Amino acid sequence: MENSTATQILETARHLVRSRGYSAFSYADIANRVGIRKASIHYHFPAKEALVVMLVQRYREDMAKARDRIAGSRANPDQQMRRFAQLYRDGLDQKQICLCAMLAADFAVLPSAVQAEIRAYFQQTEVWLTYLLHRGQETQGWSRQLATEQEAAGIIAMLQGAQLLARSFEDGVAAFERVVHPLLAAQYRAG
Amino acid sequence: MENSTATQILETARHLVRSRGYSAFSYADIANRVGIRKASIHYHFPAKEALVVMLVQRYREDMAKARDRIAGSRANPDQQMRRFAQLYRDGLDQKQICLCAMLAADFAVLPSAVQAEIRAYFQQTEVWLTYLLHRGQETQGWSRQLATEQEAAGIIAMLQGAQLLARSFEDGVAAFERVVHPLLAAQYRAG
DNA sequence: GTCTATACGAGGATAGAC
DNA sequence: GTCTATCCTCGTATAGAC
Repeated sequence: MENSTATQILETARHLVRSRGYSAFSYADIANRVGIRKASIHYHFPAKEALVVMLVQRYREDMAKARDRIAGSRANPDQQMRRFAQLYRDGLDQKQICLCAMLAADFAVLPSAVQAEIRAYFQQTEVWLTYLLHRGQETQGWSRQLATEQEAAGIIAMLQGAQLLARSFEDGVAAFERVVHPLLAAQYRAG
Repeated sequence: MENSTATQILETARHLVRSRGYSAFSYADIANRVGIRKASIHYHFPAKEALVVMLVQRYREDMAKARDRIAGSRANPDQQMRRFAQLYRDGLDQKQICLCAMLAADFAVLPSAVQAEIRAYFQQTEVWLTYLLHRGQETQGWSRQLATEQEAAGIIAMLQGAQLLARSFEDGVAAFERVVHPLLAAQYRAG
C-alpha cells in the first residue's frame, strides 16, 4: 500500500465524505487529520472537485475488486450474496455509509464530473449483481418471477436504504443486519 | 392553508433540504426565494437548528396524516400498499427525496434535537407499515415467513434506497418505479 | 415584521518563500 | 512538497433603525 501524502489525503477524505457528505467536509478537516496545512492539499488536488472525482474513481475500483474477489472465489451463489451484502455493512460501525449512497444524497450540489461517477458506480454494481442472480437461478434454484436486472436493482436499493436507516440508530450494524438478514436466508431466494 | 411568512419559509426550506441536504442550504437561499432578507428569517426562527427541528416536526405530521388517510380509506391492503409507496415517489420529479432520508445521510452533522426527530419518523413509519402488513396477512393472504416488523423495515429501506438511486438517473420517477413496482404486484406479496 | 449594517468565523483557493 | 500569508466569498447570527 502506498503511504504517500496524496494517498493519506484520499483515505481521510473518503472517511469524511462517507460520514458527513460532500458539503460538510472541508480542506481544514483533512489537513488537521493528516497533519499538514490546508494549502498543501491544493498541491496534490487543485480543487475540491478534482479530489472528489478521484475519490469516487478509487472507490469504484476498490469495490469492483472486492466484488471480483467474491465472484472468483469457490463460494456458491448463496454465500456470494451474503458476502456482497457485507460490503455494505463495512464502515457502519463507524457510522460511515457507502460513498456513492452519500453522494447520491448530495447529487444536486455535485459537479457533473462527480455525478457521472456516481451513475457509473450504480450501473456497474447492478450488472455484477445481475450475473450473480443468474448463477443462483441456474445452480441454486433461486426464483425468477421478475426481470433479473429489476431484482438486482431492488436488492441494491434495499442495501443502500438499510444503511441509511441504520445510522440513525444506536447500534447501526444490528439495525442493518435486522433488515438485510432475510434477504440472505437461502429459503427466501428459493423459488 | 396558512400563508404567513413563517409558513413560506418552512415550505421553501423543506424543498431546499429535500434537494440539497442540511449543510448545503442557507438562509440566503430561503431569503431569495421568499423575497425577504436573511435577517428577517431570524425573527421567525432564531437559529438554523430551530428551523430544521420545526421542519421535521411538520414533515412527520404531514406524513402521518397522509398515512392515516390511506389507512382510513376503503381501499384494500394491496391498494394501500401501493398508495404508501407513492408517498415516496412524490417530489422525485423535482429531484427531491424524503426529508428524513436526506437528513439520515446528514445525520453525523445534525444537532441532536434533529437526530431525535429523524429516529422518531422512521419508528412511526415502521409501526404503521407493520399494521398494514398484518391486515394484508389477514385479509389478502400475504405471506408471513418473516417477523412482520422486520419485513416492514425492509420495505421502508427499499423505498428509501430506491429514491436515493433514482435521483442519479435522468428519469428518476421511472427508475424509482422500476425498482418499486415488483413490491406492489399482488402476487409478489401472496404467500 | 422587515430592513440595513455589521460582526465573525469558515470555506476554497492562490502567491511566493523555503 | 510544505509552509505562511493572504484574498474573497459565503455562512450564521446580532443590533438597532424604521
